[in-house]
Amino acid sequence: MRAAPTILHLDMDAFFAAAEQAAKPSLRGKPVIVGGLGPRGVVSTASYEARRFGVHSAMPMAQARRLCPNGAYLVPRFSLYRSVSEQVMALLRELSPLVEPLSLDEAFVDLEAGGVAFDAPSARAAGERLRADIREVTGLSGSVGLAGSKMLAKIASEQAKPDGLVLIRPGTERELLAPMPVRTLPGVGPATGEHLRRAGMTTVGELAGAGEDELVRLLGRAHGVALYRMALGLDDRAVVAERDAKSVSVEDTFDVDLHDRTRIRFEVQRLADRCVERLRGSGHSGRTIVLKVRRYDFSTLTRSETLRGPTDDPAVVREAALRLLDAVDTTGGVRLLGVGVSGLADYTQEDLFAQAAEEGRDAAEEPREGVPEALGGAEGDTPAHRSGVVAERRWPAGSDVRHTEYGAGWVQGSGVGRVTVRFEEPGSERPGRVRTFLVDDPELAPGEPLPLVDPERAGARAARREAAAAGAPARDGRTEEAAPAVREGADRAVGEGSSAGAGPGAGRSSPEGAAGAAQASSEPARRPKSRSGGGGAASSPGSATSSP
DNA sequence: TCTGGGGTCCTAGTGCCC
DNA sequence: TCTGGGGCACTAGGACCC
Repeated sequence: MRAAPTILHLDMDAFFAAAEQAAKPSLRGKPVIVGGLGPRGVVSTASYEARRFGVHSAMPMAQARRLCPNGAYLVPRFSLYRSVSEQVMALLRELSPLVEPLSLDEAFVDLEAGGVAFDAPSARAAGERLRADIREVTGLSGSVGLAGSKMLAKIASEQAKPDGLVLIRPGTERELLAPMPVRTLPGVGPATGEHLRRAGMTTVGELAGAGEDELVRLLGRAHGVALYRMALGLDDRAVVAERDAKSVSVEDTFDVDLHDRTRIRFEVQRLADRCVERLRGSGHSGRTIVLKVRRYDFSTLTRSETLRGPTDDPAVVREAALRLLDAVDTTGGVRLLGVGVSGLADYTQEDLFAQAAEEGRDAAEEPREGVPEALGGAEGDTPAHRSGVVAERRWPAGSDVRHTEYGAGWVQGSGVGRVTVRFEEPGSERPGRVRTFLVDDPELAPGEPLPLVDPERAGARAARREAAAAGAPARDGRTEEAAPAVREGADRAVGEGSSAGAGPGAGRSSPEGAAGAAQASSEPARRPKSRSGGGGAASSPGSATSSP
């Protein structure tokens, strides 16, 4: 806990949806929902316009469509989000070397370590400047929380949403936290919240009043102690720039439950291969293989096996995963399968050979079991990402395309052999024109995401920075335009806002991390993405629609 | 047409070794 | 020789986060 509010938490506002709105002028001001579009998809991020209809993250997509039938429904485009995220993280690193990314859209920054803030006014100035820079470079808005600890900075940024800045002055935290619901504290989810409610505790103040012993009795040692400290506003966790991954995993939910054992075995092997691909991409090998099975009734079980040494051999992981599967009863059907590797070690060739020899097999060359007939056939339960099974080209809603005559655009919807494209770019002044093509139109090809902001603008900013660094205006937030939505007198006002966060979208606070978070952390950005079989890009059945 | 995907951390039970 | 306890590794599941 610091004497000055020099820990900053940045949370981009409705990140995925906002990026889509920036990229697609026709969607600005309209409800946009990003997530899985299959029958079992859920919402990753909803724009603030969509939240007014009650749509929020983690909601089943079918429910979202009922609540907001006229929204634009798009699949996530992680390559775009990653590139915007890199721009934002670069701005954060201009403030301090101590930047701790939590996901694509969220990070902590230690302003003191960067020498840009030492008290409340300088921290506020840095936060305001950051928000202005983010808007200039990416065209998007982010909310900033400033406090003397990570926990409080995060709570502050939550209060600041959307598009604001809140600073919590050290010394006021207990009073501030007391009236807040227990769910405000990190680590208190639905289960713990309910547990506490049954024990008569609904506010943070009541937690603090209950005492450490009582919380330990209710929640166990680690959780109880941690929660009690948080209720008092105590949090000594440092901002950590580098974190080692502990596990790598992949999983698939199937559109229709799988029953055929041969098919299930095939999918497990496929997942094992994908997992190893990710594992190698991160430069690791691992010792414990984990199989995850979610059954037809949503019950989930995991089985794991620890090898004698770490491996990144796909054949070894496949074999282990299949052994684990042998011990699982799948009668009744399986809706999800997953394969993971934990107990990670830095990759070494020796590990690979040692393990392969141990298993006494011709490791990597061993072929997988044959593709069952059911694949793409009778059961029709193709996971969203699979490609190559169906010959027809797929055009996921929201994806970028390029037409030889009309230029860049994005897929508005597709079905019955046709794809509808809106031709517009991030800089377009008005919504672009819509045209429909046959799905196999040779003039239409997948495109790359375009920058949300004219690169020249970002370049101009860099030049200004350099000029400033050369001696001109000092790093003083007041020299730059203050962000319009900065909460006036927020230092004081936060405590009054015990009901803050309520509103049409009151759901999970920062929904937009979703799959992207993990994807980014386990897949190095610099690694070439190309891989045979085209199994990488997320896509969804072409039946997806959007109606901006 | 209810409930994704990729993670982390914690707890509890069990078996083994000393 | 038997027993108990501590420490550790492993396994499985749950809660939580983004």
